Amino acid sequence: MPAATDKTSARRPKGELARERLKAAAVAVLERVGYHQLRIKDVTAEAGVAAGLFHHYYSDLQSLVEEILDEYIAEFEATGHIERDVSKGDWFNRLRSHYEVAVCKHAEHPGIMNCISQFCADDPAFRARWQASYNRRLQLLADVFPYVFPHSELAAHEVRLMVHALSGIGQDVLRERYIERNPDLLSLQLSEAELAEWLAALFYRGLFARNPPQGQLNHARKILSLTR
Amino acid sequence: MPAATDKTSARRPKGELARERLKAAAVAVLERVGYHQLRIKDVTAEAGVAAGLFHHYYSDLQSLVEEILDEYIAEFEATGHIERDVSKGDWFNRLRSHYEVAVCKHAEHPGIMNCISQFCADDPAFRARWQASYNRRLQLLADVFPYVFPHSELAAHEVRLMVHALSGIGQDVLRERYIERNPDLLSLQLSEAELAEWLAALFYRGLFARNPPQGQLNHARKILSLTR
DNA sequence: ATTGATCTTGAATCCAAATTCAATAATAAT
DNA sequence: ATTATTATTGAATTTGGATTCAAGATCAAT
Repeated sequence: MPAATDKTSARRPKGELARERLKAAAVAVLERVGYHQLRIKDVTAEAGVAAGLFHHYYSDLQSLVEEILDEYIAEFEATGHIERDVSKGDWFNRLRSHYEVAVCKHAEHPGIMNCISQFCADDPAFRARWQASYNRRLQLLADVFPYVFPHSELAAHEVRLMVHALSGIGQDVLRERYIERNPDLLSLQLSEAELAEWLAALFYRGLFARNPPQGQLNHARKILSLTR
Repeated sequence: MPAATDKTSARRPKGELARERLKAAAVAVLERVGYHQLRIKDVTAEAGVAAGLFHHYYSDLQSLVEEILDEYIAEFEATGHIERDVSKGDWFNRLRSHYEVAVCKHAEHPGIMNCISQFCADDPAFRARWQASYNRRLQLLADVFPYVFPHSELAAHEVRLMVHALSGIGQDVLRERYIERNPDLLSLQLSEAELAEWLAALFYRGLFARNPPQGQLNHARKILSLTR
């Protein structure tokens, strides 16, 4: 009897393969029709197997999607360590590298990024994990706050509010551009690096109340003209 | 024969009343269990009527929810004209008043604000309307950009990108605090006015690359200590 | 080459929820 | 008071899809 959620439900190479094919098929269908339209029979059809096989490997759609998203998040976190390239006090490039990851993820897998937020709404446990992952990244910035602003009068939770609020910069833009494909945002033909730089520059201004160092701007130099 | 989507399906005061009661019931259930868990029988039960009556007034749940959200958005837009209180060049208070509306809406009706974003995912036509409403508000700021920054070198679509990106400030915070009730953000006991001021101050910094005028800060004065 | 396990199929079944509808009650019009 | 219209009920039906399962195919082991 198959305890379908259990990974060991595939006990042979062939089984493992089928499992993977189901997963890949689900990703494909996900990108095509979105999470809310995802149906088991679509996944099995895409994978070229009988409908019944699904339940041999997964108990339900949720557990399959959960597995997909968890793997994606893990990959996301690994990429997150691009920060290591950045020299210690170089805040602008640190922000930029974070945004580069975010932009790339949206560009590569808009369907999955969208799925993450939709799945969060249905599965509190997953939501907690995703949020924890997000918080870990925010905390990287919150932790160094005292060094960045020696004269800061903010309490720890005020720092978190601030970082959290600023982190919203660009979230909606990324969703609109890559997920919803809003023509308004597609019209300006920015490369991913350019977009990341714009967003990093805005974050920098919000964080430091000044412009980023001119020398580090490659694409968004125009933003320096916004002062009075 | 009832063309149920048609508003005239209620042809007597009593009918109109029942319609309204269904709508109110749906809002209540929505706030309680969320859009994805919303069921017709829950709505009718909440309204204290038979299940079948639902289809006398609405063709399906979507059209009921759509009606609720459209009305809410209309109300939202009306409130948006708080701007009129603000004197011409007073950018900080203009931002603040926008944030006050946003914060209040989230505080009053977290379930509906959440529903809006979920409904957008399922109904492209509604999504277009919501986005148009959102864009109208963004455009208020984009339109005055040339006056705010006479030396701006940005093209119109770059201005829109910038305004759009900055408008993300706080969106996630509002969702986390009022919709998800994230303890991390509930722990700091900010009033709605205080939160709005913090967010406005951050937006102001991103927009102008400087701090808001000290005299206009009532609650978030600490933010001035963040400079180097 | 026989055995027992795993893999695969697809039709049959189940299920939750939407939807219909015939019957009854309330209301307005004359 | 009669009639026509609208409002309301709730049991019966339909729907869309998940889930089960008996039966056959494949495979590894001995």
